[in-house]
Amino acid sequence: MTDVRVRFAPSPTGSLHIGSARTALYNFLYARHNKGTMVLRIEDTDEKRSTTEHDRGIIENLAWLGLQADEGPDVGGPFGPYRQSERSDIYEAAVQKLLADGAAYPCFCPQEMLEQKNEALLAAGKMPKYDRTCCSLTKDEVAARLAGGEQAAIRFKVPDGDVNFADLIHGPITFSSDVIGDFIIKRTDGGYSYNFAVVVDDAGMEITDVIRGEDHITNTARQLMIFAALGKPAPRFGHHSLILAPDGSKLSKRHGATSVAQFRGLGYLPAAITNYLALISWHPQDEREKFSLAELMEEFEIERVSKSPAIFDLQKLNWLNGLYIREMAPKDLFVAVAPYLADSGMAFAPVQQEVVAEAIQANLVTLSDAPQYAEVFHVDADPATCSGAPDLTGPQSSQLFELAIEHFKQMPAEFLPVPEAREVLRGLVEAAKEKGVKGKAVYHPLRVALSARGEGPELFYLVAGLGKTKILKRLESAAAYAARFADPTL
RNA sequence: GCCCCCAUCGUCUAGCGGCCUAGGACAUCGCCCUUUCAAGGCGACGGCGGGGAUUCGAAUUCCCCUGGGGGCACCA
Repeated sequence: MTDVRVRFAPSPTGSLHIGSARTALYNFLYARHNKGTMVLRIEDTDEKRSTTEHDRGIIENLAWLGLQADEGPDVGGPFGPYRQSERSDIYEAAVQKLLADGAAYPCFCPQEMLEQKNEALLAAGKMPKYDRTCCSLTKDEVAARLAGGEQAAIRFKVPDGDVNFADLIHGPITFSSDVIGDFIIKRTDGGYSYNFAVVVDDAGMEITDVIRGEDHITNTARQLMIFAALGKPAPRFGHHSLILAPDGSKLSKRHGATSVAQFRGLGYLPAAITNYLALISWHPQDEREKFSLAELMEEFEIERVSKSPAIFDLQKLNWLNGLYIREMAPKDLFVAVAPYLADSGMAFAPVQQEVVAEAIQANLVTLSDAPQYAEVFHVDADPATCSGAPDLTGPQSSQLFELAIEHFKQMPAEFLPVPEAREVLRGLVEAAKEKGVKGKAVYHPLRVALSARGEGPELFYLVAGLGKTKILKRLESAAAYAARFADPTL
C-alpha cells in the first residue's frame, strides 16, 4: 500500500462549521493513524461567496483544534498551489484533454431553457437530466457558433453503465449512470465546477483516501467517471454521516452555536471538542469515553465509524468540557478563564488567582461560566440584602461574628495559601465550638457573611482568596446587621 | 417525483446467528459523601420501528413497509 494521503477541502464561504471540523478531524486521525499525510485544500472556486476572511478563519480554527495539516496554503508543500483559485491552468489542461478525447463537449444551451426542461421533467415525475442537445453538434457547427461569438460551457459526456465503489464506511455502493445527466465541468463564465476541480486536484495531489460527509455520496459517481476519463487511479472513498440538530433537521444557526469559533468563544476546550466529535460516530474497542488527540490518533479506525446520522448532543459535549476543565492545573485554568473574568470587570491579584481558579474549578462547564462563580471573591454585596440574609440573624450569629472578627484579625497576611486558610478556619470552628456554636450554625452564617450568597466554594477558599481586609469588613457589616436582631435576653 | 444512504434506551453508541435476562456513556431520578453549590461514589429508570422469510435458534441474514437524512445546478 502506498503512503496514505488525505485531504480536507473546505470552501471559505463561511466560518468553520462544527460538522466540517469533524470531517477535518476524521481525515487528520486517519492520516495520523496510518502514518500518512493530510493536505488542506481551499476550494474557493465560488468567487462570489468565498472570502479571505473565512479562508484565514478556517486555517486558524483548525490550528486551534490541533488539526494542523501537513501540506496546505499556510505551510506549503510539493503539490501546490493549495487554493483552487490558483490552479486554473491545471484545470484547463484537463478540460482540453477531455475535449480532445471526446469525453466532453461544448454546450450552448441557455440556462433559462435548461431550467424549463428540468421543471418539465420534474413535473412528469422524472429525474432532471440534460437531454444532450449539444452533444450531437458537429465540429464545424461548434466552430461556427464559437466564431459567431456564442458562449459555451463544457459538459462531461457521461458514459453508460453502472458505477460502483466500495465505501470505507458504507461498503459497496452502486449507481446507475442513466440517473446522471451530462454535467458541466467548465462554466460559461470560465470557472471550473466543483465535481471537476475536485477530481483534477485529488488526482494531481495524489490523494489516496477521500473522507468526507455523506452529502457527497452521490457526487462520488460523477467523480469516479472523471477519474476514469482522465486515466487516473481513483482514491478510496469513505463517507461519514452528517450531524443533525436535536429536532432531526440540519444543524443550523437557529439551534445555537454551530461554528468552531462560536464554541471557542463560549469557552469550550479544543480537547473536549475533538473528543466529542470523535465520539459522535467512532467507538473504541473498549468502553472508554475520554480520549486525547494523541490517543485518538493511535486508536482511530475508520472501520469503527458508525453509518447512521447523529444528533448533536450539547449535554455530552458539556460533560466532556467539564471533565477537561477539572483536569487543568489551577494556574492554567486561571489563564484560560481570565478573559471572561475581565469581560465581567473582574480582576484578581496574582496571589489570589490560583485560589480563585481552584475554588470554582469543579463548578465550570465552560470557561465562560467562570464569572458567575468567581463573583463571590469579587463583588462587595451587602449580606443583609441577599437571599441568605435570614441565616445572619440566628440566635448565635451575632456572637459568632464577633468571635470571627477577633479570630481573623490574627491572620498573619492579607492572603493565605489554601492549607493555611484551612487551619485558620479550623481554629475558628474550634473556638466557636467551645462557645457552643457548631455545625451548620457556624458554617452557613459565615458563608453568607463572607460571600452574600447561600452557596459557593468551600469556606476555606473564601478565607484564602478574599483577603483579610475584605473578610473583616464583611464580617463587621454582618455583625452590625445581626446585632439589630439579637435577642436582648441572651 | 426519481436516485442514494441510514434505522438498538430521550441522545451517542457496543453488538458482526447461540456468550443478550441487549452492555457502556450523557441526560433524568434516587441514595451516599458533605457547612452550601458543585465535583465524586453507588444505584434506578429506559431500547432492538412494523411485517414477512431463512434457521433448531435472529438485535444480528434476506425481502417488503414505515420513518429519517442526503442528492437530483453553469453552489461547494
